[in-house]
Amino acid sequence: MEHTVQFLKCLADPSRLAILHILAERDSYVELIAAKLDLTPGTVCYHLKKMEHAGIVRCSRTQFYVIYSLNRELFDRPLSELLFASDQTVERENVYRQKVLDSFFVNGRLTALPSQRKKREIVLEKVAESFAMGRVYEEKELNHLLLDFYDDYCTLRRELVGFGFLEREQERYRRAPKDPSEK
Amino acid sequence: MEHTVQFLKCLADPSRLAILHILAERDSYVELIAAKLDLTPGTVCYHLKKMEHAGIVRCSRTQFYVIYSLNRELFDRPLSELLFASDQTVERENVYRQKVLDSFFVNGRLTALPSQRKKREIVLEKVAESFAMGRVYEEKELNHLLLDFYDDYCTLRRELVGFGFLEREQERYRRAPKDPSEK
DNA sequence: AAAATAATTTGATAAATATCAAAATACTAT
DNA sequence: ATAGTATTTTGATATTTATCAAATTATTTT
Repeated sequence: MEHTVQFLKCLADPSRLAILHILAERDSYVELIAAKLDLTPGTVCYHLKKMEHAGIVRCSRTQFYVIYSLNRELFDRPLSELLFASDQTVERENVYRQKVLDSFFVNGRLTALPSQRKKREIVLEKVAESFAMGRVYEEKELNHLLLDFYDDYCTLRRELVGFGFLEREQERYRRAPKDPSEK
Repeated sequence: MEHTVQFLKCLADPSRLAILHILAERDSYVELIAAKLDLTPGTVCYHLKKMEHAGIVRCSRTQFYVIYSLNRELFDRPLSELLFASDQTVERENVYRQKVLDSFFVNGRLTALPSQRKKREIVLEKVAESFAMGRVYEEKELNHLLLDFYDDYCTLRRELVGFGFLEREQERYRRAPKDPSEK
């Protein structure tokens, strides 16, 4: 139950709610959020770390920036499940996710592509997070970057598009927005 | 948004969560809850009032006791609705409920039985709340009590049973438990 | 390697609030 | 009415925490 309280405390703050609203629109990073809300980067960071700790947001680095994003599955659950089913479900999923990542990534490189759909999705999402949100990647550049993760970059690219993590237009790629309305 | 924060702050406290767990099991009253949680009645009252204010619980008096109960519909909603649909839905429902009650009760007495099903349910629930939870009522006593609300106590009694607020066994009646598993 | 930039951490402070004991209210039963 | 019982309010206190400015750390680019 302690975990549930921590989770709820995270939500029960005007600044953090505002941050979540921003992240619900699109992934973002500390300084940008700080500017939008007229808060110090330090303060925003404090909030984000707190929420990351509670499993509400995740982050991944791209270029200079640490891109934060919502853990969207969380928000589809009914309140009763979060309050009374006491952590278990949520917690178990986070643990599972980490286990999958640990077993397929070694030093940031993929050892194989999971065949189970659920596992594959988790792994692909992780790879996708390494790409910047607004940016457009030429196919050549993309291939090069994917090669850092996995030798068979063609399969990897195809799957990323197939699972909806990347969008393709002619020879150019970009990260797909995680649109909540399309869930 | 201010209302959302208040609502979440209500949930984000160990003592209040514990109270909600108790109320999820069955309706209860201040002293009993205080005993179970090893808190002062004053403290428990403070929490309950706070939650009542936020629309999380409701209360009604019976005999010595003020019986508190969960506002169960609230907990079926997905978190996203509570956070991002920003109060509107919840708030609007509370306002609506109050409006219905105001228009059909005058000095605690029913002026008429609403014909709209939704309104009727709200009104009947309110009447049902005036009966104690564990107690058994003989038909005669029940009729007498219903007469305080409405002249046509027969219809009222029939509807209370029909909507599932009262349970009948031979000539005896009791309040039906609000079982969440039967929702 | 050095310079640039963003993120995080730290130390301090002011505001919010959970809790209790005790007093005040509200209601019931005799 | 009076006594009995439960609830609510009040005043005080200790804890928690959101926030900032400034210092530090982590990455990237040149």
